[in-house]
Amino acid sequence: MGRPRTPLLDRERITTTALELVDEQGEFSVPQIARRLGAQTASVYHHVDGRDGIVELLRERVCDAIDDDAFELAPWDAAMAAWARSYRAAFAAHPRTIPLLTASPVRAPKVLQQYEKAVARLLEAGFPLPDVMPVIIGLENLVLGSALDMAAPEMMWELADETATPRLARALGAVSGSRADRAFEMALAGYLTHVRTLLDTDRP
Amino acid sequence: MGRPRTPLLDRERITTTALELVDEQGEFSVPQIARRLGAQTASVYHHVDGRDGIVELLRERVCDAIDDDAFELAPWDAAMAAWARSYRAAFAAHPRTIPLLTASPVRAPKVLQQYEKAVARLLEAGFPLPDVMPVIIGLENLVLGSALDMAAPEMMWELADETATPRLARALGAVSGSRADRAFEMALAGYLTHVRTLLDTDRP
DNA sequence: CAGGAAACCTAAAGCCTTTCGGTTGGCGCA
DNA sequence: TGCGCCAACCGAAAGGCTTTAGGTTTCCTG
Repeated sequence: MGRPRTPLLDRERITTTALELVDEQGEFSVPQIARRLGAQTASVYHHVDGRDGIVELLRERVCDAIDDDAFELAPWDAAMAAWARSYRAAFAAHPRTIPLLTASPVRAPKVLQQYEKAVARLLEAGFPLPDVMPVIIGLENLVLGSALDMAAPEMMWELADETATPRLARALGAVSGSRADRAFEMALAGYLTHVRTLLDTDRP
Repeated sequence: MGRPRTPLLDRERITTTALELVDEQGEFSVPQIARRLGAQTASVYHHVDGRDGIVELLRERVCDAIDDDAFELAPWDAAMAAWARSYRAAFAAHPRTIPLLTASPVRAPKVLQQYEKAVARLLEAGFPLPDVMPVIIGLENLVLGSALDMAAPEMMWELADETATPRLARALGAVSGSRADRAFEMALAGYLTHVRTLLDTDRP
């Protein structure tokens, strides 16, 4: 015991292991992380601000995959669409983190920075200040709702009893390609079209 | 000790107490429920299939508030809008249940029945079979995404450091009324408009 | 080379979930 | 009436989780 020659733990490895666990089982615990890294439970607390701190690290890790260069695109609606797709893809890669991350508030500076950029882009496009947040939140709703749907796609729709819901069973069978992708693209197109008209009526 | 003259526990009271706890603190535990009902922890397990069983009871309780008479409305898009609003309102009444319920798949027959009705309504309206599920799923994405946003509305956006995100802070301050409601109505309107045009191009 | 910080450990408190085997009250049935 | 059984509750305990406190070893700095 005592300090080892080469460190066993750091925030990076702890985050990676927690993400692995969540991907596998939908949850994680500090002792599980310690076991996988060959350390004792208490040692983990030396690197991390408690269990909630690990959740925050997970949020940062997942959100790092969001490409915020999308905001540079023109016009504004292409920028928002690209951001939404990238946002959705980042969560689609680790869908089981979603229930975890939605249970606690967002403090990650990188995520807040992205909203800051989105606000700037919409103001620049001419949206009135009071409309900006609803537009962004509506888009975020789409993204997270869709990501949530991807979190448990098979189980979510596993019909125990097809005879009780025959039309639902047929409709599910008739979808070509990814249900989730088609639904998302449809909703995204509809939303942006609507938001576009909203802008046009504000500044004709 | 022994069997009491009048029962202390039943599924109804356990569900109600669990819902109270989730509304208050965002989570519940079996010992907490037992304490509030004046019983011992072990006694609760006599009525309920473990902690997960209580979560399933919560799902049923919350989903009972969804009004599926909405599907009787005409035209079809009014029906879908009414359903979506009712669906969302049911979760808005107990937003803190959402992280709990999204962590496990939907098996509740009542919910599946509603999807069956939605499929029937859209087929009747003339949608081609392969389009039906994407339309419904897109709507569901909106509802759940919005409900998710309501789960931690204030805390979700508590900015530790306003100077780092000045525009975001201003935009948040400028919203009148409920951010979540406005975003949802905006997205719903946009979505249904888009879906409507999709139907028109299919059967002109 | 001395001292402190960094990284790990053991131990323990206090919570949680779940199960097992008791104990008692009410009810049906002879 | 009395017998037996089931329903509802209790006590105890196993095992996991989160978190903190204090000890031990290694490394780096001055």
